[in-house]
Order: sequence, then C-alpha cells, then structure tokens
Amino acid sequence: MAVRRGVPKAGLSREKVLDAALDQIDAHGLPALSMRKLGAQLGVEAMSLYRHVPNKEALLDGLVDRVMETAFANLGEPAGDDWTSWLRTFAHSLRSALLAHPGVLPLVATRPVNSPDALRMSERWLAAMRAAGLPLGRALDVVNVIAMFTIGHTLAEVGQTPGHEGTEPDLDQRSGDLDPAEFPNLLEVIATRAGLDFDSRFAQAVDILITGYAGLTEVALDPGQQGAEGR
Amino acid sequence: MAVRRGVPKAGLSREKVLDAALDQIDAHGLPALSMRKLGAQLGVEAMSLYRHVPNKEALLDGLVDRVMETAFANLGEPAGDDWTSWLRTFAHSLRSALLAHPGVLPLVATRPVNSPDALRMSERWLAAMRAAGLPLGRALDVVNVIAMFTIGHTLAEVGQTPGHEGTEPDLDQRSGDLDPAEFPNLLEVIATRAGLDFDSRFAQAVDILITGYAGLTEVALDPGQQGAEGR
DNA sequence: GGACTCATGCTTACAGCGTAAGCACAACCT
DNA sequence: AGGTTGTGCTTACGCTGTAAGCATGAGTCC
Repeated sequence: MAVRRGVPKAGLSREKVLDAALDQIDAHGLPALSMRKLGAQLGVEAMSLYRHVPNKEALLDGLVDRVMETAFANLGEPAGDDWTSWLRTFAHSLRSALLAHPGVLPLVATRPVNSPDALRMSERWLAAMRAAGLPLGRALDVVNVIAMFTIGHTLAEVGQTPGHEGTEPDLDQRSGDLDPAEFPNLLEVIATRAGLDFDSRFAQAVDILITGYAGLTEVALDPGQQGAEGR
Repeated sequence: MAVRRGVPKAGLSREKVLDAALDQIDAHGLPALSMRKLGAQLGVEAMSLYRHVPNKEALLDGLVDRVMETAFANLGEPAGDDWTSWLRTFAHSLRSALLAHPGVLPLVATRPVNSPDALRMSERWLAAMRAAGLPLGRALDVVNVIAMFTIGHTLAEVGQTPGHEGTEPDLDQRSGDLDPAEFPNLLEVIATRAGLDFDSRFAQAVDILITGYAGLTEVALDPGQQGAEGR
C-alpha cells in the first residue's frame, strides 16, 4: 500500500503550486512567471517547487489542463438530444474559461490537452453526439472545429502581447497614422466600430458553424427524418 | 537625402537577420532561437544584431510580418465580384503560409500584425468586398473569422510543443493506455481515423463559414443584428 | 526506546539568456 | 585631412531553469 510518510513542512503541494502560478500569471502576465518568483510567492526557494513538479514545462501543462477543466466543469453532461445547443454552450463556456485567464491562453493554444478529465469528457461527448444521430467522424469534426475556432478567436480577442491589456483592438492607436485617402474603409471601421464587437461576432460565427454542420448531417441522411435543428 | 554612409563589414542587414532567424526556427524550433546562436549562424557576435533590430521582441514581430506577407503575396488582388471564392483562396493561402513555418505559428497567433503591407491588404479587401455588396461590418467579420479560425486550426494541426514534430495527432501514442470499455469511441476514432483528416476538415469548415455568411447577406438586408445597416 | 526510511525544503553552482555601455575601425563627405 | 557615421566586438550585469547534495523531521518497524 501507499503509506503516507513524511509530511510537508511548508504545506506545499502540486495543487498549491499550480494555484500560485495561475495567480502570478493573472496578476503579472505569462512572461513574468519564473520559478524563483513563484517560490517566493509561496514562501519557499525555487528548487523546492521541483519536489512537486518535474520542471517548468510540466507546470505549464498543468495550468492548461486546469483551465480546460474549468471549461468542462461549468458544462455538465450533455442532456436531451439537441446536440446543437450543447455545442453552443460548450463554445461559450470555453471562451469564458479562456478569457478568465488570458495569460494562459497562449499555452492552451500551443500545447496538447492531456488531462484524463479531458479525455473522459471527449469520450462522453462523442458518445452523446453519436446517440443524437451524428456519424462519429462528423461529431469529432464539429467539436474540434468549434474548439479551434474558439481558441483562435479568443487569442485575437485577448490581444496580442501577453501581460499587456489593450482592450481596444489596437487599430485605434494608429488611426492617426492612417492617410484618409489611402485607408477610407479602415478609418470608417474605426469610426463606426462596425465589425469590432467580439461578443456578437463570436456568437454569430459559432451559430453559422453549428447550423452549417447540422445542415450537412440532414442532407446526408434522408431528407425529412432528422428534422428541425434551427435556433 | 538619404546618403549611404558606412558600409556593412560582414554584410549584415535587417533582412538577413530575419532570414537567418527564420531558418533557425525552421530547423531547430522556436525555443532554440537565441540572439547568440543567431549571431553565430551569421558569423557575428550577438550584440551586432542589435544594430539591425531594436530587440528580440521586434525581431519576432518582424518574423510574423514576414510570414503574413508571404500569405498575401501568393494571393494577388481580389478579382471579379465573387467574394466567396476570394475568401476561400485566402483561407487556404494563409494556412499554407503558416504551415510552411510551423515554428513561427505561436508568434503569429500571439502578436498583432502591424506591417503596413497587411494594413494595405486589409484596406483593399474591405473595399473589394463592399463593392461586391457586403456591408462594411459584415465584411470585416467574415475576414476576421476566417483568419481566426485558420490560425486556431493550424495551431492544432501543427501540434503542440513547438520544435517537436509529432505528425500523428498524439492521441495514437496513448491508445495503449485507453481502457476499451471506458473509451470505445475514442478508440474507434483512432482505429478508423474518422475525423482526423486536417485537410478536408479545414476545407469543409471554411466552406461552411463562407456559405453561412453568404446566406446572412442574402436573407438579411435589414433584419440583421444590431449594427447591420446598409451603407 | 532506537534505528531506519524517506519526502521535504534549502543551499550552492552552472550554463545560458537578453541586453546596456563603451570601444575600434572603416567607409564616406566635405 | 578631418569629421562623421554606421558597424561589429568586448565586457559586464542581472536574470533564467535546473542539477547535485545536504539537513530536517515525521512516520514506521524492531
């Protein structure tokens, strides 16, 4: 049996390390995260962290898993057989989770999600969507496409340089540099803010994707069988 | 006038520095790029690079611009007034450009594109799409959504850890760990490879997005969401 | 009790990083 | 010629991730 020997001196643990790292990133941005500073925040030397995390890369992977798990946690089990509304919820829940920790987003975009929880979640979703009538391959396609789009969109939204706010789409800052004769449309965009609303743009694109895939599966089966999928 | 004074000793230039950096990243991955190694590859000390680039961040920005410019260069001017096919071409051209330099992709995803060329290109596209009948806001939406999706999809495609290949969707590597009773669908995915073809998935999703937006402009010349007013 | 095991956290040390500051030189202009 | 300027090198600083080894104290077993 696994006998519990030796007890923490400073109450450190993998979970606490991850929590602290997330705090640090939320507060000061991803580039400001170093093992020494992280240790300092926990009242501990940098090397002590290596008892709970094999290296910094693994720590970052852990952060990705953690953020993804919150996206799933707010989600629950897919209920009913209207997969289109599950997916919409999933997309928005994922975006919320990503926006809650913008500093981690580049990591999420860049490394695989390996957590067992995520695997279990994928399995359950695939099962549910098949049960709702989608072919396996198509089910995987929709989920992946929604996830990839959400990540791409949120990356653009959170904006560029990690650890730097810039709530405005940064086009504004150089609107002064733009020659009105050469860039009339860009200037009109800035002036009217047409097409600059991330919320509605995201919702609209997700709807388009979902109804598009729904249309695919309808036609592929016999017309009239699956019926209404609209919103 | 700009008088050319002082001539390079080792024939260095901003362009050559960017070229070398791109080579280095293509060959050994993004994390392996350091100013010292880059200098060494150019037969020069690290500090010499700072005569041509203000700092490493700016160098990375330059790489992003460069890759984006190749995407535009393979594209040409939008011709005719079928904006749907321009956009499809744009999406695939962007994906090719990104796939050509996978190591740069995390940078593209993470920092703004500031190059004047990109601005000019945006302006021209907006003008052309308006001329083809799209409201300004919608035109910007479609282009942005396509770009964001392409970046998100390609990020997932190129895979995770930068500087590491892994052509297989890395699910394979742990297929042995999966309990067939618990993960029947995931295992079927791995076995049949259903939904694992990046090329066709990307093409399909892009088509769905474009025809979705095309449908919007057809149907809704006035019942659009909040901002959709004609011109 | 005493001995042993072992997880924990600290200390020290090293190689590598980005880059600030200042110097030496070569090419050009006047 | 003298001055100016662009170029590249040298040195140095503070920071990074982490390898290696040690001290401590809690827990188990005799």
